[in-house]
This record gives sequence, structure tokens and C-alpha cells, in this order.
Amino acid sequence: MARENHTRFALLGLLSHEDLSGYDIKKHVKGGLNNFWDIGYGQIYPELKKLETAGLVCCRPETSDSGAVKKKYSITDEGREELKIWLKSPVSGESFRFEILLKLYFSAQIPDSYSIDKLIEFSRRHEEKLSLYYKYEDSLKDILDNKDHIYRYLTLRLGIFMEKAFLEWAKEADGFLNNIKNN
Amino acid sequence: MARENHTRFALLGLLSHEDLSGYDIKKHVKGGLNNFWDIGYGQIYPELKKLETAGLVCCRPETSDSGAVKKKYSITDEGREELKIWLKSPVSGESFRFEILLKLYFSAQIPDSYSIDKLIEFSRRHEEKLSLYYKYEDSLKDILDNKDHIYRYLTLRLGIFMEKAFLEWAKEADGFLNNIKNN
DNA sequence: CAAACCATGTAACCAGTTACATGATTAA
DNA sequence: TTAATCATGTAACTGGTTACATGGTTTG
Repeated sequence: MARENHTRFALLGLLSHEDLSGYDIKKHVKGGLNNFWDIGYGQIYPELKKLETAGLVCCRPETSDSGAVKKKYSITDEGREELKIWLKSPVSGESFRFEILLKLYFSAQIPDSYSIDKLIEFSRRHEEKLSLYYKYEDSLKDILDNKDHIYRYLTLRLGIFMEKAFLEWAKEADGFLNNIKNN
Repeated sequence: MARENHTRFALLGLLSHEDLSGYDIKKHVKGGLNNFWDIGYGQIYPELKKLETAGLVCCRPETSDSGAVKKKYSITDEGREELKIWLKSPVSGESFRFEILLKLYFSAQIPDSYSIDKLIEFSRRHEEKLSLYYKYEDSLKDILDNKDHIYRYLTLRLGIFMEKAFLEWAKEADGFLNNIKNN
């Protein structure tokens, strides 16, 4: 995948919907984006400053009654323009890293039981993820009149397709390994 | 995913099968591993040196008749041990980055045609990948008596499951967007 | 009163990518 | 002879992770 500052656009995208603080952004990421694009605080705060310097967002510190400070960021017109240009540009590709595959690839050298255990753990983990996605889907299904929700729904659907594929694969692979064990 | 030097183990894994040069390793990666774990020369050569210093591999320069030098690396007993320990340890997880999803997530702000185009390109790309995987599968299917081949087959199968899921999703998503367009 | 959460940030580190540099060999 | 491939490497950069530091607020 091309080396482009994707975080920059993820932040602009989130801010194009509503004004958010760095902390808010992290929460929003957790509730959606993180399934295919996670971002940590270590990227969010510095990037927000860079965006401000570039004039793509502006910052408005909000001091509450108690004296606590919260920095709310808003997207500027220039920020909106940059975001749209990026959104329209073609995508460069996908990148995956599967530690389980890297291990399985060489696992002929160790007893099969280790691999079977890994497959079981893999299934458990992805069953959890799938049921979480189903919950998201349920809450989205009723509000598909909104265009934003339609697009979020589409991204969620890929998550569901993938998780199902993972589970099917793990089942097949587990059957395969158990079969050769009993020969 | 945990911050661990995976490249190190990928190299050890490849060298546990046969002696290879840095160049050979890259070719081997292209023919299998790269589907879920790509490695470039910028990582291979420095890492081989580190592995040599750590005593996990050893290097034997081969000078051909013409004077060309080729450095063949072999795994040592300590290297084999380290590899096995790592293979047996549990996996930490998967990481994906989908630029198409990052864009779709915010694409309510631009005309649907852009997203439809992206989905078409996505399908084309993954159809190609799937047919490539099917070719690999064909050549592996007949030699599953070998345990190494069984494990490679399993990793390939996940690739196939995933590519199929991608194509199904893209079809559904395309149908969805075309449907709302005509309303 | 302690734990959990809200909130903002910095510094260090490292994995991985890209570009650059060099030169030999082989096939069209 | 020229293009492709074989072959080995280095330097610079940057995206992303982790750990650390600080302090306010809410809730059980």
C-alpha cells in the first residue's frame, strides 16, 4: 500500500461530521473505524496539531465550569476540500498481516496439536468479533435512510463477510488437521 | 498486534527448509508468504546479518566460476530451537488496513459513482488474485502427502476464503449503491 | 477514598518502505 | 547491444506502537 498519511484523512473524515476533541476521536474510532483502521493517541494529538498548522482544522478550547479544558477541533473549508479530493482518488490496495498464517506456514516442524490449539483460539476470537458486528448491524439496519449510515453499513458488511470466512476456514483447517492425526 | 520481530522468524522459517541467499528468500516470499506477510530487501539483508551475529544462521559465500558472489545462509541448531519456540507460542492477532473501507466510510459526501468505480476496481483486482490462488491450489493438491505442503495448503485456503468473501461483498455493495441510485 | 474514566500530551523506539548505488550475467 | 534479471547492500524516512507523565472528574 502506498505510503500516504491516511491518519490525516481519517481525522478529517471524522471531523467533517462533527466537532471533536482528540479524546472524542479515539472513542469514535473505537466504535467503527478501528475494525479496519485503528489509530492511537500517539498519532491523534500530533496529527491534529499538524492539521491545524496546515489550516485544515481549527481549534477552540472549551473551558468547563470546573476549569477542565477540552480542545474541540472543527474542519475548515480547505480541510473539506482536501478530504473530498482524497475520497475521490482511487484506492491503492489492502494490507494484511496474519501471525497465525506465518506460524502455520512453518508448522510442519512442530506437533499438530499446537496448530489445532491456535485454530481453536482463532475461532473463539473471531466468533466474538462476528457477534459484535451483528449487534452493530442490528442497530444500523433501521436507520439506512441516512446516506452516512448506508456507507457505514457497507464497511460493516465487509467485516461480517470476512469474519464468516475466517470461521469457515478455521473449521475446515481444524477438520483437516484432525483427520491426518487419526491416520 | 504485538510488537515482535516477525521478519526474523519468517527468515528462520524459510531457512529451516533449505539454504538460501537474500535474493532467493525474496523469491520464495513472492511465491507464497507475501500473500499474508511481505518482506522487502531493505529488511532481508540487514536482518540476515543480525541473525548471523546472534548465531542463529551462518553464512557461506559461494563464488561461481565467473567470479560472481552469492551468500548462502544456513540455519544453525540454535536457530532451529528459537524458531520452534516461536512456532509453539500463541498468536497475538491479525491486522488489516483497507484503504477502500476508510474511503467508503466517509463517502456519503461525494457522488456514489466514485464508490461504485472503486468497487469495480476492487473486484477486478481480487478476481485476479483469486484465480492466481486457484492455480497455486491446483499444483499443491496433488502433493498433500508431504506435511509441509499440507500446512502451506492451509494458509492458501484462507487466502481463497478471503478473496471469495471480498468478491461477494463487493457484489452486494455494488448492488446496494446501484439500487439507491435508481430511487 | 479508591477506582474508573476524562483529557492531553511527549519521547523513544522500531518495523517497514522507498530510493539509491553498484555491478555481473543472460537472453532477445 | 540493450534490456532484463541476478545479486547485495545502505541511507533516509515515516507511520505506528508503547510507555511515560500529568492532572481533573465522577461514581460506587
